[in-house]
Amino acid sequence: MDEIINIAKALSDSNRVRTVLALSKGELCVCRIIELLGLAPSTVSKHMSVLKHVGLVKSRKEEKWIYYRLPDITAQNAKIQGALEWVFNSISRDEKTDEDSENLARILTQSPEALCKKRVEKKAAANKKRGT
Amino acid sequence: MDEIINIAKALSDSNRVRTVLALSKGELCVCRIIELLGLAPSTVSKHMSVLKHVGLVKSRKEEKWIYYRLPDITAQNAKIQGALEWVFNSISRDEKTDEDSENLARILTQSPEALCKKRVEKKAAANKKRGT
DNA sequence: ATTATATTTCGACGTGTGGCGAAATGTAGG
DNA sequence: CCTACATTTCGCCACACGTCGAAATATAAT
Repeated sequence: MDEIINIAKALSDSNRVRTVLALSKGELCVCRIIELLGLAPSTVSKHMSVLKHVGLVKSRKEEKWIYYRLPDITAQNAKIQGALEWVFNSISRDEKTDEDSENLARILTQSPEALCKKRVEKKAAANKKRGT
Repeated sequence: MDEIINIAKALSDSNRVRTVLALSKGELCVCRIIELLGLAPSTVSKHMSVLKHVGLVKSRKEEKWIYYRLPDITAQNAKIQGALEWVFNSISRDEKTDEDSENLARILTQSPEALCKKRVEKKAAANKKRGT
């Protein structure tokens, strides 16, 4: 009973659902998720931590980057699979999902290096402006 | 997208899930739900309001009492049906669900009148004791 | 070794949510 | 009409949660 409630809790935030939806098309480096959601890295990290704790995503580390993906189908994670199926079957396309799809396509054309660099520069520019 | 998130939000509270589970066995008067959950009437009312707003339950008024039930299956509420199926298929029996089943059986042997009366008396006794 | 960079953890802040009691609302019976 | 009673609404409190920036951690490069 607690497990299903924790899964529901994890799925009751739009940024996390958007992430799960994005991951349904393949694994993603954190910096791509940051770019997709437009949130602070620390915020995205916390969201991923929530998703990972309930088992809705898995992660793998490769060099400097950490990649998140949906879990493989096994006999052990039937509840997770059921939840993901529910989401994918129930979600209806709307402006937000369409926009995410487009953005994701654009983001996938850029390398993680380029994305991270761009983000740091943007942040630096914003800080400079703020200091004026 | 918002709809599914609101449904997930509604299902991310154990008292609401317990209520949905109880309603899967038939409609219930509010006073029975109050007795099952062991919460204040105002709290239960708020929970039912949340469930009703997203369409997970319907209500009907008969004389003094209000009865809640799960919605009928129609073409319009596919998302709701999907969510309910997910819950019923994914939930696993544990101490809490077993206890609820037993309590519900016991509660159903008593009339709404008796239940409400008992609750009022209990509350009065508690207040008296507190005043000592 | 030191620096740069990707991600996470920590600490703080505002907002949302579950809980209660008291008051309001609606309905049945004297 | 007035009282009794079932339920809801309102106001409040404690606490959980999403968000950020800063500091910590881990890995690659110089």
